[in-house]
Amino acid sequence: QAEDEDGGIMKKIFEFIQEELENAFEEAGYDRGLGKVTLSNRPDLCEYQCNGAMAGAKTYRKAPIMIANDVVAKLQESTCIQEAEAVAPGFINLRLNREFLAGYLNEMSEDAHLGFETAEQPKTIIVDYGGANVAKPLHVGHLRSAIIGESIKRIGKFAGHHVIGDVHLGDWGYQMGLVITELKKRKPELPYFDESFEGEYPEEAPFTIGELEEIYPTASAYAKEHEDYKEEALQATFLLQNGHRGYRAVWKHIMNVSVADLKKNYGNLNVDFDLWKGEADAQAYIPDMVEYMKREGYAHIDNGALVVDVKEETDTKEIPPCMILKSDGAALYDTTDLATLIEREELYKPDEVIYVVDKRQELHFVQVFRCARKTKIVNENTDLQFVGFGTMNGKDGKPFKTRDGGVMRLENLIREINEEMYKKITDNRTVSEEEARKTAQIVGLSAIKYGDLSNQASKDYVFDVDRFTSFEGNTGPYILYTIVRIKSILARYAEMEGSRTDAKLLAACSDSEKALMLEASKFNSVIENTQEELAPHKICAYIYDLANTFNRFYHETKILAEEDKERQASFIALLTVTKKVLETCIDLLGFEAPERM
RNA sequence: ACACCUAUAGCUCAGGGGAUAGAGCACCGCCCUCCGGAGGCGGGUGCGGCGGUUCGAAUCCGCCUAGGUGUGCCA
Repeated sequence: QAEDEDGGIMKKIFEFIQEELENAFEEAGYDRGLGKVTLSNRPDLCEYQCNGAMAGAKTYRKAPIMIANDVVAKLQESTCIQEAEAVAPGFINLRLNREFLAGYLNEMSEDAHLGFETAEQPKTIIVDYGGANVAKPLHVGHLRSAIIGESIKRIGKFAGHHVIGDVHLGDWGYQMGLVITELKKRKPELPYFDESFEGEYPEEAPFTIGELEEIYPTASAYAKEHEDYKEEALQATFLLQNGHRGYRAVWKHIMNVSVADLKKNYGNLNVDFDLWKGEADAQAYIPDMVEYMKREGYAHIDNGALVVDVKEETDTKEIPPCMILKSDGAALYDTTDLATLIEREELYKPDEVIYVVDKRQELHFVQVFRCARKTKIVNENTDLQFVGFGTMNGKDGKPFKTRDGGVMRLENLIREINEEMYKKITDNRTVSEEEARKTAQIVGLSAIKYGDLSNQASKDYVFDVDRFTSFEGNTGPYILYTIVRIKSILARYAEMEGSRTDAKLLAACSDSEKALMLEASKFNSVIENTQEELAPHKICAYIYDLANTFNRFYHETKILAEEDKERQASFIALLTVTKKVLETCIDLLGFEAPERM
């Protein structure tokens, strides 16, 4: 019933209703376009609603209520609508047929994507996480891009696309020159700094990650005070970029040591990348690109720098040109991002590139996108998306810092959250040390990720450890708790009745049961909406509602004590599909539920 | 100076043309203590200001106020 003739494709539940409404409008002599159905904003009155009668009043020169009455009259024999009511001034209030709803849920349960229709023509999508810097520890500033990017990646994959996540490291700039210079100052005897050295460089890195993380800030601070040191670092950067053999070898060491550490840290966040590319990879494409831009007349010299104009008539402000080369001939981040697009075009031919970066970089990406299109580096069908995120603030509303005002390292933040979770878990029940630690890690991650993702990405948000780790309210742990509770009931049922997979939802149901069915049935439309808008917070809002609806149902329904076995099986089927929806959703957000907590 | 973003309950956030603007936290009361009470039910307060468009505006438009961010040789 819920299947198209092509088979397997499930319509969204509101589409069934909308189709009936459109037909009813048409049969009653009105434009079928008026039959648009939306979720009810008055759940006490109805489940879905249609406001088309009011919208059409002017066109038909008729009171909206009369139109609504005409339409309702045509809805009497409907398979999916149980009750349609015209209400002043012209709302059409709709309630779903229980049999239809139960049938829909049954089909949904059997579908691998829970009724979500995957893309007919999968796209190749690159997600660019906008560059953690090599040689610097990950700090809270990298958290959002990792979390949001990972979720967007998973959503894209779920939707059937070919998604490639690229960490896109900042591995080619001045910070490398600084590290090299500082290292040379400390250990001048190393062969990398011996210009006459021609042998094999050691395989072992001349520093540990701990040392590396200390070297960079030290060098950076020192360079600010000492002009000659800074000059040396700039020179080292230049030499590195121009193939200095010893510096290249040091660079490789920096990369290896850093990347290993980054992988570990990102791994702790359940974040992984398909590509560990960086700015360095794009360098090879720069000379040809520059040549091309000059040859085709896109670029011109302005104040000594090579630039491409990207102004447009409709601009309300001056958009500076995209700078390709500085007046000293060096490349900039505009250059690198453009060259990276060329590289991607060559290697992956993406249909879409999504940049998940701090919203303060928006202007830069406007310039890059315009320049890329103007110079035809990407074709006009390539979708370049900027997902800018806001700042993570502390409780004081200012950018998140440690107690002494320093930058909070990601590791420490995670440790702090896990510690907090561990306390809560061990306070509440006796579990083994090992299990408590493991659970704390799983639940802690949900606290961090949900705390971030439940806010609109583009806005700043307040990171509040106490609130995020709470088991009450709109939090990750609360969602996990609900899932764990369902798992527990299902496990007990399996013990009692044996596991049965043929359980079906019945049409006869209580109000809270119907409410839960209704909520679960929205899954596909929520995911579609989330994917279109690249807005994971919509999934959070949805599962929070779903968890609440479940808890209401749970509270007034004795599941394991139910004597009518068919009815009990129906409960179990409903719990099973609810669990599946919740688990699928948190997977799309990038975390998972433990068995117990 | 210019441009962009933001402004919703005491606090943290949803809602982006429709009915009575929702959650959570905090505060108060009640229920249950049964499949996990880390629950359920109820209670008070709010769309920064002024205009406009519309049958209807928290939502769209204009102006104002406040905060944040950005504005070619850092990334």
